Amino acid sequence: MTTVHWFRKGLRLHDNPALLAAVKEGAELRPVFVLDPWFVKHARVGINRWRFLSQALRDLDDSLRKLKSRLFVVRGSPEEVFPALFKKWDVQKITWEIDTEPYAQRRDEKVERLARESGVEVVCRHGHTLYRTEKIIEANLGKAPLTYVSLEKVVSKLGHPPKPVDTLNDLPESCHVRGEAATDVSYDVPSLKELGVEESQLEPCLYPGGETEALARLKIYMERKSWVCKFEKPKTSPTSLQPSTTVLSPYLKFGCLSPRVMYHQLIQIYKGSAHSKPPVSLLGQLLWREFFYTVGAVTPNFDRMEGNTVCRQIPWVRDDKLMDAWTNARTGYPFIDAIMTQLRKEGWIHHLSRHAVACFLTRGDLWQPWEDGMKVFEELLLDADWFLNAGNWMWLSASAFFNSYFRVYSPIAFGKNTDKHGDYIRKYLPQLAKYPENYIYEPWKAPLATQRAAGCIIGQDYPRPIVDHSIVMKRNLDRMAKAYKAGKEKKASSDNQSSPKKKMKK
DNA sequence: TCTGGCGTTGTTCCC
DNA sequence: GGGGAACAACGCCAG
Repeated sequence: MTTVHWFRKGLRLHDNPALLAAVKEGAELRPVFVLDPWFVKHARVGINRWRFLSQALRDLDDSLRKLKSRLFVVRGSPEEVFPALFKKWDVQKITWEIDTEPYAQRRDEKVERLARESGVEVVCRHGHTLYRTEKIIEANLGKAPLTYVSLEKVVSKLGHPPKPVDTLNDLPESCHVRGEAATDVSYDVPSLKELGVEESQLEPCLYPGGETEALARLKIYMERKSWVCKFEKPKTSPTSLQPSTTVLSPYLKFGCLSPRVMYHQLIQIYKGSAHSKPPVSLLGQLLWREFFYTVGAVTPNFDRMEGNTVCRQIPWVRDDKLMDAWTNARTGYPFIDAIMTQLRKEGWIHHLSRHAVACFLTRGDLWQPWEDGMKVFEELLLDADWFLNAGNWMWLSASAFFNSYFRVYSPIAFGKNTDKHGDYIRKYLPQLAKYPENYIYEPWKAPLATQRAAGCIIGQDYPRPIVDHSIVMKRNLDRMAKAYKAGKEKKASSDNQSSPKKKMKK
């Protein structure tokens, strides 16, 4: 008799309630990760995130082997894999951490049904967010909080989230993996090649995946107590050559780090000291995560404009050329192109950099649908998280949550706030490195002699700007005003229809 | 039921 | 260079 713990997110041994539930009765434990070859081929996962995942799996496998267990990476789709495993391993029980993403919900429903059909008990535990999403919705009278303020209020009613559970530090002998299974290489962690990653295309690894790395990184930052207490997100710099924030997001995304562990460490550090507060504090960042997880869970079509009940309908105009230029760092705006280069190379960019390029792609300059930008982020970001990615793209495109659409980031001025000399641009766009400070953000304005002296002719060695920011920004403000007005009128007419009383009054 | 205040992170111009 | 206004503004919530 065996118990399977199915790892998906939650790639950790600390604060993992579902994993603890798997070892409770002392049956042999089979920790499983399912690698679907179809997914490997078709998913929007770039090489950096595949590398991160493979490192996280290897770390998990190493940790499990120290406990006389191992990770079984099983190839196939979950629906095919599990019925076979249930039989082959004489499985009695399967446990997993709840995943609220719509695709995961559908997947888990199917596996749960298959498990029932095989007489296998299914045990699900919560652990990916601070609170159980449904508890927040319940406390907010059945609705998702649509503003950060309302989320904060609901959460304060609930009190602190539960304390982390014990780390799986040792396994009773009965749980050890025995026999041939312990050394069966067909279940080994996949190589990069198996994940379709051409190693020669990889840049040096700045953020290695895995729980060990996550906890080490958390420790380093939590030891900087005064920095933690002073942390205010909007005051951190997007142009810093070393990250000015913690870069714990990829670890939270994969569940290499438990948000509750981070939360309770922050509470301890804050105790007795003056400290920054949500929404700008580090704790506030965890609450933002919670916010998008909560709204996203009860909003249909959260990752699309159409049929999305919180998303304003805006008539974006798809243009492959503009989209392509943005995606491949060829907009001709060095600040934008530098950010997109950092994203592709390193898999992580500062939050405000995300603002700058997302605004530029959508309402600010290129008028492209936010969904298209979201898909590029989904591929390239190590921390690409379904709820946060969709939520933030709606925010930045002023489609939901945020409506001051006239606050447009300038692709020229914004970077100068924290980087007058343009060191950030010089790092990521070395072809522009020799430009003088007064032209680095607008190289097309440099006289030809200056361009020659810098060894980079605009229109030849670096593109001309694809749009004129000052012109398209004004046109887009006008388009936004029209879209807002149309939305308002549509809402008014549907309100009248749904509530005749109001109509009579008017 | 109405009203006024406010919201994580803009820019430019003017004094 | 610091501060304030203009740009034009939705939806929630306390009072």
